[in-house]
Amino acid sequence: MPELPDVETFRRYLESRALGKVVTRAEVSAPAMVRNGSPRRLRSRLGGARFRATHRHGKYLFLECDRGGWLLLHFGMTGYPRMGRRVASRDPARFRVRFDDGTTLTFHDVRKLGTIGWVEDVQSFIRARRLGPDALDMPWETFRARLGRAKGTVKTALMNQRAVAGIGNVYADEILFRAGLHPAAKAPLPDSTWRRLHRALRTVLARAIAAGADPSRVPRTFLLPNRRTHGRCPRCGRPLSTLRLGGRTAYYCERDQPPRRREAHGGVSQTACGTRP
DNA sequence: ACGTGCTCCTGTGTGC
DNA sequence: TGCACACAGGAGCACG
Repeated sequence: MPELPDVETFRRYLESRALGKVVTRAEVSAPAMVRNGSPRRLRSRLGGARFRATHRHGKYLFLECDRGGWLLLHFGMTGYPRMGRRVASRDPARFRVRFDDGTTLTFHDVRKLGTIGWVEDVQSFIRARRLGPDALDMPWETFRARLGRAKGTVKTALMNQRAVAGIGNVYADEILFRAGLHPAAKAPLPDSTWRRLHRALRTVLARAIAAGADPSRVPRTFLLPNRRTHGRCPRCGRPLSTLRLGGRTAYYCERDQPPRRREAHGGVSQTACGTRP
């Protein structure tokens, strides 16, 4: 589920492997995934061009062409890029860029929830989509300005791409876990709590990126590898609880993330931290 | 203006 | 054991 750390990992991967080579051909196998522009436009703009830079904003990845304009990649739920001579993947290719040195950039996405596109200007795209500032290395002042007046649950606020870009379901849970805050906690929150969330956000994103967003490589204190049925809290070892919030499943530890106020949130699952202290 | 729920899509894992 | 179906969830949208 590509969120900011995953997409940043993709960016670094392509930055080191896809720049400077001449594109001989671009092939679109899933035309429905092209949302910005058209397959035809992608082919014509990419043919003969070279990628000269990468950029990421939130969960969006951009590759700049030396003739101007940017290839836009969004990975949805199951998307990922691969560079290689042979296309060795069990997942079907949805989009492919062939280079003059025989290598290929392939966009895999089983569920086709990702998107491919062409943008003339990255900042215009961000403005048009009304995306908030990127969550990575976000200063406290920006964080407070964007979220300080949020309403509703904190988790929803963190996941709102128009407030802060890059956080999805998995890392919202991770941040809340690190901050020791219940996912159904309701804004407004005291500044001290937003501070805690901000620090957690910075630490979580930095460490996830350092681990290449690989669940098997993130710190042991992370919730990420434990978010599954019968998963346990890495801190206290109790079974994790789940909660349905805005159609998404929140994983959390009832002991380490107590609700700060008594609030009427429904549907705490029975897999809850069962054993007592 | 905000929250909720549906839609897209398909493989996996749960539960009867 | 086998099959059906809920679930996974990013984003955009309609609706209340």
